[in-house]
Amino acid sequence: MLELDRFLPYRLSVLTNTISAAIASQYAERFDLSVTEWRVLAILGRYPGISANEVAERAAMDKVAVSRAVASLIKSARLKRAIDKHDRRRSMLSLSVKGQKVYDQVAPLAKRHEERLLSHLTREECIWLDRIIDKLSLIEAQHLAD
Amino acid sequence: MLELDRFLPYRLSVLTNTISAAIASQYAERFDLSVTEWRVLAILGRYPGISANEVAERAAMDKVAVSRAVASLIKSARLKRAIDKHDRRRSMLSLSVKGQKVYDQVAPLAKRHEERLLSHLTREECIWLDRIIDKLSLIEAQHLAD
DNA sequence: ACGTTATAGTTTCAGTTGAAACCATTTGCA
DNA sequence: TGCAAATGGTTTCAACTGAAACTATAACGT
Repeated sequence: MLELDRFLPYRLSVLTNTISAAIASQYAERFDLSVTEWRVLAILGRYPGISANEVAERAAMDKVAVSRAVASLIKSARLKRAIDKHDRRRSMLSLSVKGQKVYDQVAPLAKRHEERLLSHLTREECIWLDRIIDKLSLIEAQHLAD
Repeated sequence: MLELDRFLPYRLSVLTNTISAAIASQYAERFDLSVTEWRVLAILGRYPGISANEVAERAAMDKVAVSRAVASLIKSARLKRAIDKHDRRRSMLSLSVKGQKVYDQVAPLAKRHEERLLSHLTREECIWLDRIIDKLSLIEAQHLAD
């Protein structure tokens, strides 16, 4: 008998979706930004000048999703694209001034949400959580590799 | 500056998606079962006779998704629908013999995956994880309420 | 130099999804 | 009783998604 309410993958899934939805609701309509777009923006805020492929790797997103998010962000002038001189297939992406402004507003929102969540945990719980997520991520990555 | 790699909601999201995908890959084509369908099946394996709405509540899914999963499961004869005598809008759902057989095969697969994950954690880590997930879920649920 | 293979990124196509509108039935209440 | 509001569930429509095919460029081996 499988007790779904106590089934770890299921509980994680519900929790994660709730958290993501809560954060997304704070920026989605306000900044006309989808979750995918926000992730691309966040990655490029941190690592300006990387290619679409590198964004996909860093964000654990597939390259089609990145391609579309990038297209949309360029269309709305929140991203700039430069062509790599040495490899003309490759584009070098970075935030425009407008994109930077959006990033500067959304990042604190996201951070505040995280802080709110963590503020309800004890110092000890935070440390364990951090460690356990890393451990599980590693396990899954290894499992995936074979 | 938002460090996405250390951002809790993001790490949770990546981890959860990896785990879900790994489990789903074990039953998806083999049993021709989507994640949504499997969830409905699992809920009804545990709570036979409940309505579509109750399934949606228990599984934290939206009612459209449940409606479609139920329709598909009935079409493939893995679910039975009976009309409630006292409220003819309401249907009482339960697994057919065929559905029960699928459940009996998939549930152990899912369990084994969970065990495999947990087997890499220490006893102490398991206990903390369990407690922290419950705590965070509660916090989000309360946050959602206002 | 030339053809084959690999890589960056985009487009197409065929589902999948969720919000809103909808239908049928029941409940609440004047 | 009868009518408005609520509820269980389905359908519609428009947006989103991923896999596979495609374009353009670069790298590799001969």
